[in-house]
Amino acid sequence: MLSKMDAPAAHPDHDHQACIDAALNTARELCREKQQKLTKTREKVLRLIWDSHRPVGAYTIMDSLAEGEQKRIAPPTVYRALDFLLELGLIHRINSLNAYIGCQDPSHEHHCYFLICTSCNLAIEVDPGGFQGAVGKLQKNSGFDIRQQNMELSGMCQHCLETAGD
Amino acid sequence: MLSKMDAPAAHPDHDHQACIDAALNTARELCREKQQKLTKTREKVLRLIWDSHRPVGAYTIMDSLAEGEQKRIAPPTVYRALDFLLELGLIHRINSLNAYIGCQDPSHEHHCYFLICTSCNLAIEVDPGGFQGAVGKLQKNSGFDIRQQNMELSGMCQHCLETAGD
DNA sequence: ATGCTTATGTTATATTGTAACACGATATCA
DNA sequence: TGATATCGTGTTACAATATAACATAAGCAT
Ligand SMILES: [Zn+2]
Ligand SMILES: [Zn+2]
Ligand SMILES: [Zn+2]
Ligand SMILES: [Zn+2]
Repeated sequence: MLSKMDAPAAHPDHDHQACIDAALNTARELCREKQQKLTKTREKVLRLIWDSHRPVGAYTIMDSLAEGEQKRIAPPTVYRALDFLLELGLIHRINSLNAYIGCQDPSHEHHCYFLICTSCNLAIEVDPGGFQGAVGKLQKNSGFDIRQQNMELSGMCQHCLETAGD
Repeated sequence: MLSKMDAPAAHPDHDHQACIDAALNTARELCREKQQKLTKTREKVLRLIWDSHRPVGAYTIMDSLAEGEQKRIAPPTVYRALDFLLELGLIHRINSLNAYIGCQDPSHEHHCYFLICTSCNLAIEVDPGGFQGAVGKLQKNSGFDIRQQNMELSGMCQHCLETAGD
């Protein structure tokens, strides 16, 4: 979560190998807890998603899985892996991009709050905390029972703002 | 906006004809202002979208347009009308549903904040005001220049909660 | 009328996601 | 050990959503 850190989680020169390792460890632990299996396919998909901090589409994942292999894997296999990972909260779906991105912390209340750069596609998961007051009010005033929160804030990331003229 | 009203905008027995009339008037006025044309196709699409307070898919709109006509209209025509209406802020796209819904007030800062009932598909646009503090903080802390805000809160609407056992 | 611009028609295709059923691996139990 | 139950994957076909590219028509300006 951005708010807990000095620098954005996906700062251009952070130690991304650490992100990957942490994500894989979290996944293994969560699967043990929930008595689920992190199969070879599921792990490969999770690794590919964690290849960057940019949301990645299902068909891109398929293509990556095909590299260096004889047989292409078919869509259902990828979507099953994605569904599995979504179910466990290990990844999020970014609806505005039809794409998937790793979740740093599946243990939290599984909201989906992201900053998304329209220039470089960077997506940073942010702390939903600051929004819960407003959500609560809304729930009270509307009579809605809110079960899922999804917020996608698009714009330009700091890095792109600095490197672009605009 | 819900917060400005006594009852939710889409209360089961509100005067929906008034919603439609208001929407069409707003559209006509906005087109005049912006020197754009509300053509027959565009108006038909807007009317179909305002047929309810539930998001409606592009292909459903196509089907509705086809009713009672000889020729089916092809996808591009519908999508062009949708793009036009989106551009003017007369409708919103609900990304989690791949569907479109009318906007009550295109004049406002054109955020997209919705409560969506997973049971009856009702979608109610809500006032983004209460969220702007948190958004501002996020912007400051992250260095992001946030240009578009999209929030989709899913759950059960009051009506569905009352009529269902759950 | 002539051209200019904008909107629509038309055909084909891209992209994203599922249904349905077959096969194989692994676990459990007799 | 073999029956069998469960789960994950393979395979084929298809559904649903959206766009590219080019042709035609309608409105407007000279
Ligand atoms: Zn990283
Ligand atoms: Zn960027
Ligand atoms: Zn209404
Ligand atoms: Zn409902």
